[in-house]
Amino acid sequence: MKTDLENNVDLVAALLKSMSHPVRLRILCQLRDGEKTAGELQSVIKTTNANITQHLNIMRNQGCISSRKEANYIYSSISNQKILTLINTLQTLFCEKEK
Amino acid sequence: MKTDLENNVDLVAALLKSMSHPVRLRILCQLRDGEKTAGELQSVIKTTNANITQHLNIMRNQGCISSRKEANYIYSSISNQKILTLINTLQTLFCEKEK
DNA sequence: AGTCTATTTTAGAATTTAATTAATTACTTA
DNA sequence: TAAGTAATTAATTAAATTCTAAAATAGACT
Repeated sequence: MKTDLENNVDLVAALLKSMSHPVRLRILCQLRDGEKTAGELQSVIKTTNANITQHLNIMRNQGCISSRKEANYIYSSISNQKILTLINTLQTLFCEKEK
Repeated sequence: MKTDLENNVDLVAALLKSMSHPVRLRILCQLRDGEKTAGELQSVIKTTNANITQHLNIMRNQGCISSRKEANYIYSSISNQKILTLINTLQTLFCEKEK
């Protein structure tokens, strides 16, 4: 059974908002392949590591991203299948290209 | 053929951003059933009509929403199937409820 | 302990966003 | 043409977001 999206707009809007920043969407794209450290993300996404951490925090607080610590590396990953499905849907819908 | 989402993050992030406000997501939900006037939207979404118009403008500028004028009513509607599919995906993913 | 590396946290300024109110436009109808 | 309705635009203010730079934390290594 489903509840209407209308009953959950606040939650869903907050979730979308946490994903709708170029740096954050870039991070999510990177994490599709599996967990990465802030340093690995920074090597691909050109901004400061402080900035990467801040954006990771926003998504962590929203529940998009999980972290685990190992030595002095912190590995971040997409926290659940739903987020991954959403990202894949975005790609299918908006990145289709004619050959 | 697909291009990677990574090549389109700026565009997709901007699109998501235009949808990730509670009032705007509420408007999109309402428009799933078909076009509505600002007045009709206002009767369901409790805010001023100026505010409704402003949010409609944001989505219109982003290409989510189209408008047509008839007499002194302006009917707004979801501009394309992709947006509708995305909204339905959000509902399926995040509004599923156990019976 | 001291140093190095990886990361996070904090504080600040600059920018953007959002809501409110008032004024304006466009159309209809008496 | 004047009044009424629907919607938009503009201006203001308040609030939230973002980036930068500096300081702080945590673990690894010597």
